[in-house]
This record gives sequence, structure tokens and C-alpha cells, in this order.
Amino acid sequence: MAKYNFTATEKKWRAKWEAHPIQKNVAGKPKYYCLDMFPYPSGTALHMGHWRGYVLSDVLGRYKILQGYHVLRPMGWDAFGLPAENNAIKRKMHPSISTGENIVSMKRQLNEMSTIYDWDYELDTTDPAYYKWTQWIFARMFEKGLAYEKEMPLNWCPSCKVVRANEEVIGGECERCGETTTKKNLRQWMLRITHYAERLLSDLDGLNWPDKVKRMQSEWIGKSHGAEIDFTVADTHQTIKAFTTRPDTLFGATFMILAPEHELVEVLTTDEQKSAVEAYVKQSSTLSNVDRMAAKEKTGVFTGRYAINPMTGRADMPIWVADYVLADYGTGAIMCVPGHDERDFEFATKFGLPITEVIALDGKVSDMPLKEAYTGDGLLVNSGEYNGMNVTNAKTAITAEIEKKKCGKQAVNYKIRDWVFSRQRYWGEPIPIIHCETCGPVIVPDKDLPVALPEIESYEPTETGESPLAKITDWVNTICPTCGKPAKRETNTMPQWAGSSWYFLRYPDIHNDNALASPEALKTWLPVDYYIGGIEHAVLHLLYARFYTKFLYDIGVVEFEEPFTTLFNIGMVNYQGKKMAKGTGHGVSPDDLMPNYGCDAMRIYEMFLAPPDQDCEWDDSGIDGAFRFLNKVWRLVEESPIIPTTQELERLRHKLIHHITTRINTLAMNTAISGFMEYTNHLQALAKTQGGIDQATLETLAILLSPFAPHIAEEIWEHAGHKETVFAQSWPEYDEEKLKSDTVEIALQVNGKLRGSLALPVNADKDTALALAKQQLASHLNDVEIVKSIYVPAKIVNFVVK
RNA sequence: GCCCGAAUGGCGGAACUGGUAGACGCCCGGGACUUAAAAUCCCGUGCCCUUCGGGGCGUACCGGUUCGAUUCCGGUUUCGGGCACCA
Repeated sequence: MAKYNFTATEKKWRAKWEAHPIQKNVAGKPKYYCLDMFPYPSGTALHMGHWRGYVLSDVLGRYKILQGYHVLRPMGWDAFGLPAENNAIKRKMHPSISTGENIVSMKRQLNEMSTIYDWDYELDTTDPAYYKWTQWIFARMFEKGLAYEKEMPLNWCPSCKVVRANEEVIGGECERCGETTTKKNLRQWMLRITHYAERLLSDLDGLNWPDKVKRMQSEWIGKSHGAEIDFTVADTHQTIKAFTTRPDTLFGATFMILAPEHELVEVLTTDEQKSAVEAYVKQSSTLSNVDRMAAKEKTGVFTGRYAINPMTGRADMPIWVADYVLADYGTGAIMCVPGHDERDFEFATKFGLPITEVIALDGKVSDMPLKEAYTGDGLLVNSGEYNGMNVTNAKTAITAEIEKKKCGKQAVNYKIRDWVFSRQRYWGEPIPIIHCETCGPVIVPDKDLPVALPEIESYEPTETGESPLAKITDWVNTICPTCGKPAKRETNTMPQWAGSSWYFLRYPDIHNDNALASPEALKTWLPVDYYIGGIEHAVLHLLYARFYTKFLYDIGVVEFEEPFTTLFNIGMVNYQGKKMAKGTGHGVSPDDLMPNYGCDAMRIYEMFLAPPDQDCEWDDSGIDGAFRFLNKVWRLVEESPIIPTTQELERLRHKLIHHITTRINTLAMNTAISGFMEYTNHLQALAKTQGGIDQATLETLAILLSPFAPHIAEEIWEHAGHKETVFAQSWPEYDEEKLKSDTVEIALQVNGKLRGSLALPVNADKDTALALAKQQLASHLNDVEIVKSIYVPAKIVNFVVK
């Protein structure tokens, strides 16, 4: 009796799979595109957090092969971007070298996991042959007016003199030098994702995605109905546009607030208030949106001006500047109704601004002052001719009056904003634009794509806020493709998102030089059937990929509008209370565990650890359980004589097929594994009493186990007398009839408390069940009156007594 | 702050549609085998009380609906993810 030698077994099968890949006989099979979110090689190694997703999708992929699909399992590298560049700077290497090294080590790790990735389809977003098409898509967007230039405020470190990403600004301070950061306006390339807001929202309905992800995206797009109202500023020719979802409360609008970045702040502020306002604007520029929204106490300053309430005609609305109003949501200005908005109420209370009640539940004015904002339903008060009208009707009526007065209109507002698409960094796709003094920004002609990222001495950010590319004059100076005059290249690069928003289209046809993928390849493989990746990508990556797909649909490149039919989001793996992350080197490397436990045990444990969609805490110690389980399986297989099939073995076998199949279908892998363990325990006992196990049990076990622990599964399959791979088999089916048993144990309760149990025929009628239950519970039913008797077949009997 | 989630023994978790809470595994304790150890096997393991028959409590907290709630509803707390230049 030899102990299961995982090292030798895993080596043996990995070599066999390498020589004869398990997916050979694919002709005529239906396709299944099972895709992982690709990693960004910004660190040298994968941690167990990555394993979680890749093992999960590998199990699904192998399962689909056994179900008879031709499965596409590609893998690639999202290798551009800030983290990769910072990793390179840290290691004093060129980013192409450091990411290249990282890719080599990650690929080794993926192979050691015995994943079925097909490296014939490997893709790298930094490969010019790939980013040629990233640039090509940008060119099409530019032509359609979806890419445009705009001045945007960016985080600026006055000490380092570089643009800082939000990630690099911690609590208003530069991560590198600790200096308080400010904002600097720089020209940026933007993508008009807002044009797709409505479609991005409504098409969520048809997706087989987790509800919570759909909800997050829908909240992110943030559609709301209301009115856009123009408020005239007294003693000026200016008007302030404000979007509100509550036009019904217009009579209660007692002041207005502009975001500190609002263009009218400078124009409107009176001389007396000038210094105070300027100081406030400067101070708020050091804060991020998150810091501003999370501030404990509201801050703000008066501009010295008043706006006219269009309903009352009175110039009694002081105009303030406050940073809880964001420049990029709505119009960057709000009308404030402190009586019926919590934040406005807080602000008005703090600064002594008037509060007017205009909605009351019963239509009766409350005693002033109000203790809090009332945000509920009700009837209008203090609202002139609208008094007594309900909120819903008032919204329509007051909007209609504003429209009549030509000082506003009904409006739909989206929270989603256009996408800032340029970075002042080296390590990204050059934006294929040439700036010509005569022609303006001109797109690089397709024949000149890709615009290759030039080699460069120093790729660290520059002191002018420009990309390091700006320093390479040879590269920057070029000729306008339209008029032939001297012109300059765009020096900003694209964000990492650019490459990851369409890569799933490229995989089936990665070597195509004439199109991003051939129509045939796209038709054969797309859309993606199952997409698996971290929950942290619930909004941005998935929204951007949907946007790109819709755009490519509109220009006729693809024939579908949604890229990912089914989505599964893996929960985070934490370690010592914190998220495992490559960037910080915080995590557990599979390399440390592999020599002691082997690949199968690690795959099993990773799946057993927790429900895949939930966050979990990594703990090495549990891996022993997975290791023992596999050894137990092997002993059972090796030591048990083969006997003819028995009814018990048959029932147990079908139960296992049923359990594993239903669990795999919902990716409930943790309970699939616990099902295997339970089965093995039963089988062990049964093998003892019956003197062995049957051939069918052996074979079924090998096939069912193969997606999870492929090496030992092959070994069992071989032990069962077979020469070809277990992955050439078909997934077994279960027989409903064989799952049924005749009797069932039901619970007996008195007043909902458990008082016993009873074995009953499954189809026992109520009278029989109650009679038997009464007998059983005689001691509990002695001196009481039974008020009600409940019998739920195969579940429970409950007596309600007095 | 806003949006999205989560909370069950010493620990990870199970409980499928409202029906016997704690499957499975880890840890821990006891036993078998062994010169010994490892490995393996068997038994025990939510808390409290017990006359050892059993009884009480228990799924973050407070309340509600129900014969019956980990599951549904209202409120609260704590923790995690996202918040647009990390991806």
C-alpha cells in the first residue's frame, strides 16, 4: 500500500497533457467561450487571490469539455498602465522588461496550476500588433465625434511637479513627498460614454449577471428625472442653471450653491467677498471628491450675490459656494431646499439660512422651526396657487409653468460622466492624434497605425504636467497628414482601460493584421459565454467593455451589443485582514505551498475555502484537509476490490452525480467539494461492509473529480483500466428515480419547538402522520389542548397547543 | 458622505422555495495501531443547566409578520468593496 505520490503523479500527467492536449477532437462541437479577466503583470507573481478565479474558471472549462463543448480558454496580459510603470520605476528597469519578466513568472505559475489555457491565443496589450487596433478603435471614435478635448482639473503635486493619480494622493497629500496636492487644469482627451448612458442602462435587463452588479452599474449611470431651471442672478446678466429632481419644492428654494470649480464663481463673487471665496476655492482644491463628500461638517462661503426665485420673483436666494456640490454632477450648481433635503438642511442650519416648509404630509403647515428635513410624500404648502397639490402632480405642474416662463425645462440627468481618456504617462498606447496649427487635431491615418511607443531614456513623469513623450522632439515633430505642414504628435497616452475594453474580441484571431478580428472568428466565438473576474471590476471595467462593444456594434464591426452573456464575480481574498494585492506584495504565494501539497490539493482547497462569490480570509492551515481528502480517495481506490454493483452503491453514485452537477452549474464549488468529502466518507464505510466498490463508482468518481483535481482523476481513470484521457469521456447523467428513498425522517414540534423525530413513508397522508406523531409525543401532549396541527409532507409536524 | 454587499461555534463555512441550525473541513481533547514518531482509523467537540431521562438559550443588535424566521419586513451597529487618473 503506497501513499499517494502527488509529485510523481502530477508530473506524469502534466507531461502527457503537454504532449496530447486534452481538447483535440473538436469538430462539430458547440462553442463555449469561458474567459477570465486577464491579469496586469505589475508584480512578479500571482497570489492565492488570483488562483481563486483561475481555478474556478478552469473547473468550469474542464466541465464544459466533458459536456461536449469546444471550449476556448485564452489568457493574456493587461500590461500597460500606472502600476506596471511604477513597478518598473521601482525596479529601475524599462517597463517592457519588467512586465516581460513578470509575464514569464506568472505564466510559469499558471502552468503549474495545470490550467487548460491555450497559449496559442496568448495576447499582450503592449504588443504593437495589438495596440494598433486599440488605436484604430480610438480613430473610429474620433471620427464619430465621441473623442474630444477638454480642460480638466487633475491632481498636481507642487513639489514633485507631476500629475498624481487619485491613488497616489492620500488624504490630500502626495504619496511620494507628502506635499499637499492641488488641482491643475490640463487639456485632456475625453470619450463621450454619456451618449451611451441610456443603452448601457436599459440593456442591463437582458444580461445573466449578478443582480448586485447590475444594480451597481445602474446606480453608477444614475438616471434621474426632474427639471433644469435657470435662476437669474440679481444685478447681473448672468443665470445659473441648476438641475433638480424636486421641482415641486421650488417655492422652498431659499438659497443656491455653486461648486467651487463652477465657472460663475469668479464672475459672480462681489469685491467684498472676493478674498474669502478665493481662499475657500483654493482650500477645497486640495480635497478629493471622496474627502469632500465624506466631510463631517459642511463648509461654504457666501458670494455676495442673490438669485431670483422664478416662482416668487423675489431676489432673496443668497448664492454660496460649497464643496459638497460637485462640479461634474448635474450642472455643478444646485437650488437648495433646506426644508426637504437633508444636506441642504444641515447647511442652512449651520449658516443661519432661511428654511421654508413647502411639503407637509397632511397639507398643514408645521410649527417652525423644523427639526429636520422632511423628504417624504405629501401636499404642497407655502406654494401659492399650488397649495394642496400632491408632490407628483406638483412636479409636472411647476415644471410646466417654468417651461411657459422660458426659464427651464423638464430634464433627465445622468450621474455618469464622460471618460477622461488620457494619461500624462509613458507606459500606455500613444493617442494617434497629430496637432496641426491649420487643421486642428487630426487623426493618424489607418495606414500609419500603430503609432509605436518610442524608446525613451527617462520615462518618469515630467515637471510640466506633460507626458514624458513630449521630451522626444524627433518623435513629437511630424507632418500633418491632411495639409502636409509641420505638426506635433499628441503626447498623452491612453489609460490601461483602453486595451482591456476590447481584448475579448481579439483572442479568437490574435494574429490578424487586417482587422481587430475577422468577422468569421467573431461570429464563431463571440459573445463571451462566461466571464469570470473580481468583484472590484463590477462597474468600471465592465461598463467600459460594454461601451466599446456597443460602439463597435454601431460601426458594424460586431453583431452583438453585449460582450458578456453570463458574468460571475469572485469575492476578494483577504490575508491577515487585508486584501491580497500584488502592488504591495501582501499575499500568499502558491509557490510556497506547491512543494508540500501539490496542485490538486491546492485547487481543491481553494475551491473548498468559501463560496466563490463571497470575500474570504486566506488561512493555510485548512489545506491539510484537502490533502487528506485526496489521500483518502486514493487509498479507497487502491485498496478496494472491484465487486459487482449493488443498489446502495448505485444510489450513492447517482446522488453524487446529482450533487456535483447542480453545484457546478451555479459555481457553488465549496459545497461541491464538501459533497465529495461526504461521499467519500460514506463510500469508505460501504466499501468495508460490502467488501469493495464497483467499476461504475470508480469511473464516475474519476470523471466527476477531474475538473477539480485533474491529476488524481487521470490516475484513478487509469487505475480503472483505461488508456485514453478521462477528459475524452462524457459527463455522467443521474437518474431521478435512483435518488429517491422510500422513507424520510421528519421533525416533530410542539409550539414550534423540536420535540422528536419520526421515520415516515415519503407519501404518508396527514392523518397517518399526525396519529404517529401524537403517539411519539404523548408525554408532551398530556395535559394540553391541541389548537392546530400542521403537517408538511417529508418535512415537519407541528402541534400548536394551549 | 453616496452606491453595492456581508455578519451563523475556537476558526473557514453548511442549511436549495419560511420547516430538525451548525453538513463538510480546520483546530482541540480522548482512544486504537506503533519500541517510538509520522501516517491512518475510531470517538467527542455551540453555550449553560442536569437527578444523564432531558431542559433552557443560541444565526451581529432591537422590533415586527408567521404554527414555525439564519431565511421575509422595519430600524440600528460593525466590517468589506466601489466612488470615475489603481484596474
